[in-house]
Formats: sequence, structure tokens, C-alpha cells
Amino acid sequence: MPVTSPPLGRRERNKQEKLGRIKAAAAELFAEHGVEDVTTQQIADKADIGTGTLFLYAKSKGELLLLVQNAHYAEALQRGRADAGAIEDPLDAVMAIVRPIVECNRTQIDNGRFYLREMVFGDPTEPHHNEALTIVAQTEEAIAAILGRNTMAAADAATKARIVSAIMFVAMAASVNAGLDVNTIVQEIRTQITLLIPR
Amino acid sequence: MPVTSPPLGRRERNKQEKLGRIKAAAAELFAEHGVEDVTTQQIADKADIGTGTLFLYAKSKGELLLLVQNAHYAEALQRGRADAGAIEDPLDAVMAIVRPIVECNRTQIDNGRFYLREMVFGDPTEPHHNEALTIVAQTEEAIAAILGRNTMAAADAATKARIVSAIMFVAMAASVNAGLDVNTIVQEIRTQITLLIPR
DNA sequence: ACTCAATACTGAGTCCAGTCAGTTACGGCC
DNA sequence: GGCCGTAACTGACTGGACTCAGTATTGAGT
Repeated sequence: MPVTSPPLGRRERNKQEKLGRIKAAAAELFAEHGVEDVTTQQIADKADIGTGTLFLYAKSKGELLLLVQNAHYAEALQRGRADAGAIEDPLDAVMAIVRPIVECNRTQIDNGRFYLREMVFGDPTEPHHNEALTIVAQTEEAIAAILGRNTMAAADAATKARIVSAIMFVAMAASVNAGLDVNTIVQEIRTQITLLIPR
Repeated sequence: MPVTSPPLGRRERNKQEKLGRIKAAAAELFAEHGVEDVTTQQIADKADIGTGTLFLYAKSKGELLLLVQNAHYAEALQRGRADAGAIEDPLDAVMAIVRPIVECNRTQIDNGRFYLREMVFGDPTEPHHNEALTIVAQTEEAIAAILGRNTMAAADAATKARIVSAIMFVAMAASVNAGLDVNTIVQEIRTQITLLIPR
């Protein structure tokens, strides 16, 4: 008994099935070769659809990456929130949110950086872009909630969460850091956040 | 009496002159229409050189923008440093560094955002990219110097300067802020920095 | 002045993301 | 079942960044 009413015609079913094939094809190819080394043509072929059809489901290659990866980030946030709940110390709790996201981002460095690029510079009116921004907003809220557990004013907590977000972005995106592994990046982020959240 | 020895042959002179034409052509076209609405072909035509020649002087369109704009940012930093020197309060002094850079960045919003994108995601082995990173490093040093005027440890000052840098980047680059004017952005940055530099 | 290796230049050509005019499939209605 | 408006699909095509094999220029050596 799905919440959505059952009158799904062949048309809607076809669309859903096609979307599924596109997601699967893109996910596999991106994971295997990296976004930059996959052409939209290859994705269309693998999903067994026409070139133009692909762009009915995602307006650009960047949107396609967001479509494929958003779920991973949402999951990472979920895990982080769960872990953070059990941690007293605010700094450690915030880092519990940060780490899974960095791990997710670094699963494949080029894809991770491309994802961030798309998020900041892509078209915010596109649905998958919007979903990505929502995840960021939720991440900031989770961090703000941790900071708010003390006596900190809610507005200040939100602003600090924003700063953490910026620190994370730059640490993960910068070309200079492209060669660093997860732990090194997490450490760099921690060093910065430490100055923001004195014990 | 230039420092570089005078034995400049015709070859070197031609190259310098060509580079000058390219810079001028790109600067004018970018300022008039915005990077995205100018083709490399137009630039080559205006500079009166072949299509391929352009890419001997800048490996990509992004590098071309850095080539043209780096000097503006260096100047903005210069101005900011001069202003900041006369200001006692650390927060105000830091903001004196920040403001001219934001102004420079917002002279033309799309170009400004493209510049930032190139800086973070472009090829750091390219010369103009490298110059841009140097300007950022100098900006961070200037900010660290201000923060170090108090009793703050040098390492902490440098780290906080880094954070300011990240805050600035995100504030200027985010699609969400694309519609905001200079003052609003400067204000947003100030709000965040205030939490980092308590009076 | 001549030769020639090295350097600089060139534009036709490649590659690829994204478009759009034309076609096909669906499903509501008789 | 047959008709038709609409939504979905398609792939040849476009535009633009960038390449590279071929050509021209330079200047050092003789």
C-alpha cells in the first residue's frame, strides 16, 4: 500500500523505470571512471535511451552527478547525527557530523570535488541542486543544534554552523588539498573548528 | 634601465606585444559582456592572432580570466592593507582588508564568481592560477598579522585568517548570494567574523 | 649571406555538452 | 475499436573550448 495512489499508468511506470536505469547507469560509470571521463553519450547508451532524453531527467551533467550522489550525502548526515547524539563534548560532537560527510566526499576525489563545484556554482533552480542545498542546510542545523546545547544564543549557533560549513567546503574542494586523505582533511577541519568552539 | 638585461630580440618583443594585445582584448570583452558570453574566438580575433595562439599564452579560458584580473585583486589587497594599518580595532582592521576584495570581486558578478571557481577548481600548476593563490596567501598573511598584534599565538592567528578566507570565499561564490550587493555581502562576512574575533 | 635547429604561430579539425524540430506512445473520450 | 490532444522521446545538429600537424620566423653558428 504505497502512500501515492495506485493509478499509475504505463506512462508513469515507464518514466520511473527509465529514471532508474539512468541513475544506475550514471552511478556505475561515474564510480568506475570518474565524472570527467564519462560522456553523457555513454550514460545514455548504457541506460538505453536517446541522447536528448537524458536531459529531460537532469538538465546537465552536473545535475546528473547530484542526482546520483545526493542520497549518499543524506545517509552520511544521518549517520553523523546518530553518532553525535551520544557525544557530550561539543567539538567532538560536531566532528562526528563532519567526518562521515568528508568520507562520503572522498570516496572518489574528483567526483567529490565536482559535486561541491556543482553545488556552489550550479543552477540552484534545478531540483537535484536544490536537494543538495537542503542537505547542507540540514547539516548546518544539526551543527547549530549541538552548539545550542550550551548556553549559546541560537543566532550565534546558526552563524557558527555556517562558518563550519564554509571551512568544510574549502577543505574538501581546494585543489591544494586534492592529494590529502580523509584523516588529514578531517584533522585540518578540526584544527580550524577548535578555534571556533573553545572547550 | 630595466632590471632585466636589454638583449631582447625581436622574438621576445613580439611575444610581449602579443601578450599585451591578448590581455587588452580579453579585459575589454570580459568587462563588456562577461566571461560566459565571450568566445575564445572573439578574443583571438580582437587580439589579431590565430585561435591556437591564444592557448599558448593561457591554457584555458579560465586562466585567461585570471591573467586579466589578478592585478585588480593585488591592487585591492594593497589598498586594504594600507587602510587596515591605521585601524586599532582588529575586527575593523580585518574588515578593511575584506571590503576592497569584495568590491573588486563584485565589479561584475559573473566574472567574480568565475574567478573564484577557477581559483578553487582550476589547474594549480598554471602560472596565473598560481599567482591568484599567492594573492590569497598574502591576504591571509595580512589578516594574520592584524590578529597577531594582540597576544594571540601566531599559529592561531594564521588558522583564523584561513577561516576568514573560507568565509569570504563562500559568501562571494554561493549562488544563493549572487543577487546581493557589496554591502550586504560585506555585512554577512562581518557577522560571521565577529564570532571569530571577539572584541 | 646561408643553413638549420629551435621556437612560435596557425586554423582546420576533434570532442562533447546540450538543443530542437520531428516522431512516437499514451490514455481520455466517443 | 478509433480518434486526437498531450506528454515523452529521439538523434542529427549546433556552438564552443581546445588540439595538433603543418608552416613561418628567428637568430646562432659558419
